[in-house]
Amino acid sequence: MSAVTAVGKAFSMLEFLVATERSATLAEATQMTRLPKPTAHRLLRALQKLGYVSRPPGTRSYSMGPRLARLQAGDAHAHVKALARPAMAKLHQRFNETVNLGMLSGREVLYLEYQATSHALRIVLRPGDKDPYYCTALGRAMVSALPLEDCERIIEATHPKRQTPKTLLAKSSLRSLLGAVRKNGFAEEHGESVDGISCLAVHLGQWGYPQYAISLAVPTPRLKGKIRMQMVKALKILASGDAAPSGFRKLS
Amino acid sequence: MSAVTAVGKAFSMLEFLVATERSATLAEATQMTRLPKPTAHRLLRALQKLGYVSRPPGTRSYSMGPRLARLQAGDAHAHVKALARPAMAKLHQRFNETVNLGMLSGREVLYLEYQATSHALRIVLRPGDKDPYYCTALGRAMVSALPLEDCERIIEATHPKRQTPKTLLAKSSLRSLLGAVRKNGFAEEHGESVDGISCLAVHLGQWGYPQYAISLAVPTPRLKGKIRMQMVKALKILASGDAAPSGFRKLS
DNA sequence: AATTAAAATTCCGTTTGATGGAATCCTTAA
DNA sequence: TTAAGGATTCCATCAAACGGAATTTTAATT
Repeated sequence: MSAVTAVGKAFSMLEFLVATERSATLAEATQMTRLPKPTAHRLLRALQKLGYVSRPPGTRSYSMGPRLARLQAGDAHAHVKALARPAMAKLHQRFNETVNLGMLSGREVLYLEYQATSHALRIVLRPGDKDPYYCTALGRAMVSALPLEDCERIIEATHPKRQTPKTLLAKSSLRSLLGAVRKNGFAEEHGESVDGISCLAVHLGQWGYPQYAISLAVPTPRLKGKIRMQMVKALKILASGDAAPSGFRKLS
Repeated sequence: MSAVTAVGKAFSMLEFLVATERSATLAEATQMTRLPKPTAHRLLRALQKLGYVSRPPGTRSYSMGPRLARLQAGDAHAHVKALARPAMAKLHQRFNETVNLGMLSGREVLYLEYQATSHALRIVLRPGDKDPYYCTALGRAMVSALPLEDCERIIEATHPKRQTPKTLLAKSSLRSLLGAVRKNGFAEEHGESVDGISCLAVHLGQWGYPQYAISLAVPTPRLKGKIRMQMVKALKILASGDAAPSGFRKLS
């Protein structure tokens, strides 16, 4: 087996720094990455020399470095992200729930970006994570947007695994479920992917990007009363492209 | 000296993959990174296991992996980039010259993003690269946007180094030069940073981001006749925020 | 189907870089 | 001044990275 453990540690360190707003001290980094102090220190200095971390002048802390920009240059989804960001922000502001942008990658949902609720109880799916399509609202929204024959082919090739007690396992229910999604114009899922979390999602086919979708992820207890229908409505408006264009805002 | 060489190699590999459109074969990666074949191979597999590179199904090639998104999530400048991108694209289309977005980081210009001309003769500054402020149009545009006392403090602390035969070295000329930039509303520079390259730049203070600037980088021979004034005018319009808003476009 | 050349992958003995506990050195606060 | 809590350096140990060479796989050609 290949090892390259230093590389893995370096990336953990980098991801920790990126996830941390502003900068972190060596002690924090040591604690969060669970690396021994000298190891963390050596790693940070090495990354600094490479330009991937920098040290805000004056402080003795570490933060992400400018060279990370080089890794961002090739982001294939930058366009969609930029496009979706204002709409996601709107949803986020209105409901204060976690908003996810995902795409269909093979038969999996790939999470691209999120805006998290400020509630203490929340779900955080990190960009780069993946989930099966069949137990997520995002996945269902995107698969249902595919041409019927593709959709059917995917269903046939699916062998659902139980993720939570509620995960649907029968192909027949999956098939009818996707039909309903197509008819209703939105997808939903209640605790099938993560216990206690419900999701509502719409794909962005109207924007020209059927393989992308946006979802609201809500702890099931908070999704009661009229809220659900309000969310569905907001998502459908968003997907239709009728949301007020929010290009250049007044900036000063 | 700390070593951590494997980490450096891993990043070279990753940067190569990111810079390459689509995917690359092991042979290409080996050649471009100048690593021995087994080393490159081991590295790619390790990065794959970590999720930073992926292998397009069917092919036997490598490309950037989904986990890179995690490193992009914390991009502090994403907002400005997204904002500037349409304006940059416009400039790029009109003049077919390289357009740069940069920010002031201490006393240096940090390049964030670029759109390259299609001409064979071009200058490419990679995101993450840095240059001193005093010999670049970007730097001069941004420094001149600072409050006068800050500006003067920076000038005093500057000890210009000769980058090309044309680099200005006297503080007095630098001071009057920045004054002119402030008066004219744009900065320029001819072969002082890279021999044979001229730049025109404006800061984005009107957009609410005075520490960011956009420049056109043109091989000096191509900057003749009326072109220069047309470019200056286009940049000033852009900076004023009067450029036609280009928010949500029709997306089919 | 057989042949072969090119490319990818694995092998494995060598060596180097990574490791982390302990000691030392700064900083900051009292 | 002193103390306390980080940050940094040391260094003996050892595992991990190294890369030339051998092997296997793939794809093209006859």
